[in-house]
Amino acid sequence: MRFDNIDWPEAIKTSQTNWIGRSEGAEVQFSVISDQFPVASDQSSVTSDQSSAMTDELNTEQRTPVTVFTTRPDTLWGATFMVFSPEHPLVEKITTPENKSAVEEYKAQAAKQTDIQRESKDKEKTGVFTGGYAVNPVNDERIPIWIADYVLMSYGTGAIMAVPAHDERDFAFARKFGLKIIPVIQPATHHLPPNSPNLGGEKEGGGTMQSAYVGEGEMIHSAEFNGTRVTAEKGMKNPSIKAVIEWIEQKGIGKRDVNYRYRDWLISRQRYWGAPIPMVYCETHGWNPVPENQLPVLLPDDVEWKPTGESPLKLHPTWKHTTCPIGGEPAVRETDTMDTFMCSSWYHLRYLSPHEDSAPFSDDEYNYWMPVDTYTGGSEHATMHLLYFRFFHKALRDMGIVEGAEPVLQLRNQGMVLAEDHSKMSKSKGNVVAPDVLVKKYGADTMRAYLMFFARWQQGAPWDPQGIEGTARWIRRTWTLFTDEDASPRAVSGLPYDVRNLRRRVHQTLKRVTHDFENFEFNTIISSLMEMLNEMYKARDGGAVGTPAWSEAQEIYIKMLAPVAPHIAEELWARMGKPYSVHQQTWPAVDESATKEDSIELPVQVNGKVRDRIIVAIDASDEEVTSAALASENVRRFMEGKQPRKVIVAKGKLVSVVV
RNA sequence: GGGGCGAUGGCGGAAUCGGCUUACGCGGCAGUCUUAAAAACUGCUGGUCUCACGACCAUGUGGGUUCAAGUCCCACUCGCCCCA
Repeated sequence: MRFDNIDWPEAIKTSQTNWIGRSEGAEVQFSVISDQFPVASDQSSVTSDQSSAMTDELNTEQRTPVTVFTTRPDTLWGATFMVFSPEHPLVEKITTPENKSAVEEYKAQAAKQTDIQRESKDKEKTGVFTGGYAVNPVNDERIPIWIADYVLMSYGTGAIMAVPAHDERDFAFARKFGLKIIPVIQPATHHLPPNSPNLGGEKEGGGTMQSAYVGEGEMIHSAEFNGTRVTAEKGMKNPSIKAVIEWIEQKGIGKRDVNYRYRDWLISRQRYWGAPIPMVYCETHGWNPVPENQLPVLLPDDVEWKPTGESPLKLHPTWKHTTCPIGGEPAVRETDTMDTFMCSSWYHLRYLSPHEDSAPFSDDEYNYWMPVDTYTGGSEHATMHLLYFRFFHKALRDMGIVEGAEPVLQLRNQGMVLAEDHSKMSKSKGNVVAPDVLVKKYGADTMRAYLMFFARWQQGAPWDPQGIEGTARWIRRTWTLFTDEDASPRAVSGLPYDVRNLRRRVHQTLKRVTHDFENFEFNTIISSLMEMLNEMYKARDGGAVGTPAWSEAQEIYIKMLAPVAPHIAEELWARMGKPYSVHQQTWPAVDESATKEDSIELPVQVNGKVRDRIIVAIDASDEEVTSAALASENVRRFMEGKQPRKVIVAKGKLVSVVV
């Protein structure tokens, strides 16, 4: 899983990476001792391509090879038993007569559970001994073979070597059934934290362990590898793993391997909604694709939904009946349809040119639009849709149909608006808030603005039906200011209003709003606009109407409002006598010099507590700030006559006096 | 089971680089206007103690680093979402 040059949330990258489940390690050939049961021919072998290492000349026992995948070949000397999945084909062969009934019973029980239940960490470990033994290829030790449901046929080879000293699950299993534990990795230092296992003892030191040791250290009890450094890294980057893999490859008992967690994607569905699968079946010629000139196969639009459990397509009286494309005999169509993920994997391409009927999309449109700049959606699509979507793109690229490594450059996930009781809105629960009712009462602009304002977009929140009043009030106040300005300028209070304050606020707001749009922080955009509107009211009452700064403020405000409340922004824009449309204007530029403050209020701390605030010029030197701080009466009071040991001036932030 | 997100006033949230906790809004309280109400407008609104000035305490819990922690580190608790 690579995410080069794309800006996607870390959470999605992690999900996809884990979903693929790439693990680096080795395949190692163990052998099952088969002198106690009649050796069948090579059908009993899970792997058929390794026979070289299987014949031990010093031993006349019959041996059957069995391959295991391990991410920790460096712990091979600590493998004290093997565990097979209950479904493993060799289980029947190795089970001794006296263990037969227990094994059969266990297999039946395991079959009733799902893989998820079986892998659960919290679950009590279960398993039974088969009576059979295997040989560990690195030291020729005979080790017992158990079956347990925590080993799945669908992962790796369905058989594992168990290293109880260094794997939590194997440890729990060994403790429960009294199996041998041999530590083969020891922490490099003997300064062990109080609760860590004691690995310093002799060969049977595992007896004192309280849990598996999965940390760094050095190899022990591992013949020529003793002393090899074990790091926390995975795969070939770990010196101990690298050394052992090279050795087993040389000895011919295993090889480097990468394992993935495979998951099938069954694309057919027994339902109506989905793209038809264009296949036809006839008695004589079997399954055949619908010829290209008969595509697309269209769904009938007169199906009936009945509670029969059958697909409506299957029940349709005529749709499925057709003729065989090969011989013209009566034939039937496939009545399953495709999973809708099939269509959502490439819909962005079709949307480029929906009327193009000679190709999936037009190259000109592709070159203009693709890749998609920004894609927003819910994080629930992290592993399915968004993986299929990328996979389709890469497959199409390899087929020469599209270009570029990725379909989408930037991905952002929105949160979910929950019901008032914090539960998920659902039609069946009847707790859905219908937007059209609110749109009717407050208007679409207010509704849209409130959705932006009432919660963090990336996070979502429970719906608050009361809060919309505040947004409605703000929209009304905006309307009033822009339409009433000449009618009633308020009395000027005392000092004349300095329009520099207005310009400062305008450009500070613009800077922030620009930043927030780019970062999907919509709630603070509304807050900033509310604050700016309040400043505009103040400026109006102070007599700023008619100045260039006032016109600038109006224009910038409406441009910022346009994406938030598009209808009202357009209307006010038109009333200002500006050319249609506000939505086609360029985004205004920040005047940095206008954003600067002249003076600034700094809190002064004494021993970490704020004791006073001082006002200093924005460009005051540290010395000036320090003397102003120390001159403060409150500050002196809390210094209790002591000399300052240290004065820290965090420029533009605060002053901290330590006594 | 796996993955992720989060916890800040009565509520939603703000705090951009470790620097004034609580911006903005809701709700509440008081007032202006009104016969009255609504709307609009103005002011107040974290907690405890205090007549007051003010002091102390507060960002889920417990530790740590720092002149300074909502923010960084360690260990927990709780809640939610997604996948299976």
